[in-house]
Amino acid sequence: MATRNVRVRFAPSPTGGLHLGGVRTALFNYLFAKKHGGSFVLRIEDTDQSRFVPGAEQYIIDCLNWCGIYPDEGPHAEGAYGPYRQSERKANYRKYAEQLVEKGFAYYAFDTPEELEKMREEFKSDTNPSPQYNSKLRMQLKNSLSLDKATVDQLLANNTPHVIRIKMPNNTEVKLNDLIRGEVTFNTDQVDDKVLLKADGMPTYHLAVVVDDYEMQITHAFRGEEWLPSSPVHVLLWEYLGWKESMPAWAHLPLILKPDGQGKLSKRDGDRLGFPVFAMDWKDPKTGELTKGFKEMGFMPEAFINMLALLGWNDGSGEEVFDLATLTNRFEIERIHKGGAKFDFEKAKWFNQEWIKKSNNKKLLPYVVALLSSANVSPAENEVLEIISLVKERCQLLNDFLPQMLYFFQDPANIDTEAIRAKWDEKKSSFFATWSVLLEVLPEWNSIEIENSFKSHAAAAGIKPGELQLPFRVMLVGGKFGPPVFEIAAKIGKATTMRRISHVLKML
RNA sequence: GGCCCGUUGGUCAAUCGGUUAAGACGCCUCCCUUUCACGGAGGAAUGAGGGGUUCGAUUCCCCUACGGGCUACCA
Repeated sequence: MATRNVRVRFAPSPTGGLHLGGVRTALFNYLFAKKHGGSFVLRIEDTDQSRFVPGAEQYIIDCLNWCGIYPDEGPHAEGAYGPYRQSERKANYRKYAEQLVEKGFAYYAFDTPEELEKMREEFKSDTNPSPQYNSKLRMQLKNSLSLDKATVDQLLANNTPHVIRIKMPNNTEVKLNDLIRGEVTFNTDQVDDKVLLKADGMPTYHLAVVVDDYEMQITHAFRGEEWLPSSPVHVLLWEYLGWKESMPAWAHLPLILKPDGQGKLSKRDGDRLGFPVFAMDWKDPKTGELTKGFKEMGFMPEAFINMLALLGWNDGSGEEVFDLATLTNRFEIERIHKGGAKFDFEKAKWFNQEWIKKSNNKKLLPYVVALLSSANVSPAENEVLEIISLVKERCQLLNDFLPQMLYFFQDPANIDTEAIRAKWDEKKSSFFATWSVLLEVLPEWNSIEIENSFKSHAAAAGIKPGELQLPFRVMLVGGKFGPPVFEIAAKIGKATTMRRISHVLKML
């Protein structure tokens, strides 16, 4: 086989948001292409006009870019490579479909949707609940194989609506060599005469992938496992069109499954179980429905793709935290799993936490600044950087930075007084009241001085310092969380510390 | 129903005929810390079932069971 530059494509259908399975397919395509110095191009499957959603194509590109994946551009009209939009290539597909009819590999079918419906009803039985338009039935239906030539010519001349269907051969084995699964064999009797060209002149996926992959010079085609059953149609098409030698290598990726029940992960599962299934927020312009994204929930793109790549693939080393470059380096298509993987949101969050810990404060800064400004706080950069190091290991999602940081800049709006009330007494109350006075005259305001003062005063009052630390914390941050209290006090300053103490003292 | 794909702990999974069957997430215990985390040390938990092949099967083959996908003028 002649060596060709590796070229893979991602073929999303712009009928809605991009869910996990889609992004992972894109990612695997991309990793493979880059590993082999090839290109990654886009092909947009937008021939189903009824389901097309405006804006979805751009959304898909935005998601990929967020993940750090940038599709390669290429000449379009010359037939080199993408991005291709099926809707723009209508005439092209018809040409090939007609060619197949001429060669006897396809035929015109004039059956109306109603007639097909009737046929299915008629032939339905217990042993065959869904009759197919296939070699057994096609001679009983209305097509250019069953009708005489004059009738067919007449129907065509009258512009009778028709489709072009592939003529599946009789009882023939079609073999497919899958990079992940090995050889898979199908018998043509089991697959129906798929529609290649619809009545509106648009191709179906089956014709479009083959034609586009050929013209885009695709060398490797990776797609979801749900395509496996129709792959014999594609293999046959490559052969019938005379392009057998150019057929890409196939790999059918395992599905991403629901965490709980069964079946593949769907948009609904996210709503139901409280996690995102799209990369970014997606608002359907038709319905106005909003689907939450990983980005908006506070995931770092690095963590997102890391988590996705490790769902159904691993390099065998036991290591799990990889950046895009390392992923590219270590990626091997043969190490992709055969079985579907259940999505685990807890593990996804763990990846994000690892990435937050791994990232330096500078990298985190823009995220945190954006978060703070959404709360109308815009402190100096170096101040934010200092606080980031104080709280970053307490954040699992980027959005966690807000509650972890806000009390450094604002008095807490909610004070969890319940947390201290049970063990609260007059002695403690007077401790804070008198300590306040001492704080006022503390010569130096740093965490060590504050802590020393706190402890010696506690000793003088006859209370264990430990019993006073939680109340102090709640006074400063509003709840039972955050970095060491004395560091917080040092950071927020004397006046703020004293103000918060007296405020909470009044509440108790 | 038919066809195809799959099946190692609750989840992600390593192993490519011989191991005390890794590791990670989650869970539990302890240490650190009188907050929440991070970190550290432990723990419970796995080869769907049945037949072969073999000196030896998680690993190879067959059957069964179970799970999934497809079965549209959707992709």
